[in-house]
Amino acid sequence: MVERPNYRVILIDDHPLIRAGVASALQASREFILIGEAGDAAGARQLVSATRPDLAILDLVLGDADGLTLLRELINLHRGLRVVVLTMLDHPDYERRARAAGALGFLHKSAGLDALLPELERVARLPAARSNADAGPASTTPSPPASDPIFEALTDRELQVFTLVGRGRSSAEIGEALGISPRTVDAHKEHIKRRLGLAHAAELSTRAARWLSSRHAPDLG
Amino acid sequence: MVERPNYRVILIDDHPLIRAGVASALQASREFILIGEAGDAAGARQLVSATRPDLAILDLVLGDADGLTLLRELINLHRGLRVVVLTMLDHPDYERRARAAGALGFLHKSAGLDALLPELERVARLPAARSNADAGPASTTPSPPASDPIFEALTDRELQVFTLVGRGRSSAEIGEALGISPRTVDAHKEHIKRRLGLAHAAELSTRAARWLSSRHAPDLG
DNA sequence: AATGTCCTAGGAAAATTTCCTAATTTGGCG
DNA sequence: CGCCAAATTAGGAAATTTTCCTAGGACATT
Repeated sequence: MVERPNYRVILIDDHPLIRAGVASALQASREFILIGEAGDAAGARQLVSATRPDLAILDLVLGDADGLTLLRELINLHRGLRVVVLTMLDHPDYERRARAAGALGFLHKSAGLDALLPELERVARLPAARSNADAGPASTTPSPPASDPIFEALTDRELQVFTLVGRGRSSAEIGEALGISPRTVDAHKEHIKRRLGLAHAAELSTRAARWLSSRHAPDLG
Repeated sequence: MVERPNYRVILIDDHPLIRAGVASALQASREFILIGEAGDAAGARQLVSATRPDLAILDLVLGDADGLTLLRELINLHRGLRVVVLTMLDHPDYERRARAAGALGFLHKSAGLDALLPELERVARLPAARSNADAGPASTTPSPPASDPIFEALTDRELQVFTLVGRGRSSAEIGEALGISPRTVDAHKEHIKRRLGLAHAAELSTRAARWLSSRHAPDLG
């Protein structure tokens, strides 16, 4: 009998029903062991730190936080973690962005259980040629998640723009308010989106709005 | 040993993973038997006609069709069908709409498996005094006052769009998620803006996001 | 001095928004 | 049963925004 590696897998999704579905699929396999689940970003970080799993199945849409940002964070937290992204939305851009952010696998929720195990196997068997380990970032201290990542990530001007975006102002209005060209506001928006790993303007708006209301009600993550 | 009724249950959801999750929960119970699944509106209608089940677990967002309409259809197709609505779009006011459309139970996907069986049991054990045929819903709706002006102001479809906008989805993504043209999504957005008196798209996004987080805040913790 | 980051902003192409119109469908009503 | 109102769908067309690229000047660090 061939000794199988028994990969240790964690599952990050804010929908318990999805988690149950994936769990049932994993139970059918002897190769993968589900060693933990998380339903939000904080839980995911904790889980990764605590268990250092081989594989993570990550829902990009956590509601709680931006999945792409979390993806980068988790890989940063535990080099060697291989992430398979699971998402509701089928847009190719998402796959591209997820891969750019470090995901090695990609699954659509409507793809069903049949696709899950093969994709996990594929990712698990990828050669460990990810030179991330030796190429540099070992020197950079794995940035401990700041109390407010957004606040930390943005420059002063970007934060001003971000705030006004969160209040529903258009670029024209923001430009007028700050005394700069609306095109410059657009440039700031682009930079913010890159820093936060957001896909498009709609995401920026809602992210900014949510961040603002979280300032007023600190209970929200 | 108490003889349990063994309720026959069907499951209507377009996400196989969700179906697997619910199925695994039902298997843990001896009281409910999953006798069929459907992933779209047509399949649901067929399934109800063919099996005449006791209970249906129905995802409100099928993409394929409007869940509330399907809900009414199914009940019309098989009086005696008791529907428990399961939805991704989780805010309590959806419950009122679903109940008005004839649903007897309501579950958020984020609520988890623990809530599923109790809710099914509750609905299954409701007295069969649903004299919808004769007594009608006049008795059931005294007058729950409008707790949310936004909710009251928008139509079912508009509310779906509004919710997805609040989650930062672009028109293209929303169109894909709901199975309609992005241009139709734009049309819905226009209507929403008129109804709510919003100036431009940026305002719509942030308003939707804030509305969502205000709904969300209590149960997020 | 060289380098890097920030703030600024235009050109150009792509995408979205906005405002129209309009075809269906559905529910209610006389 | 026919009619109306509302809802849902979506295309045309023009305006606007977004996105990506490039780039110059300011300022701090090395």
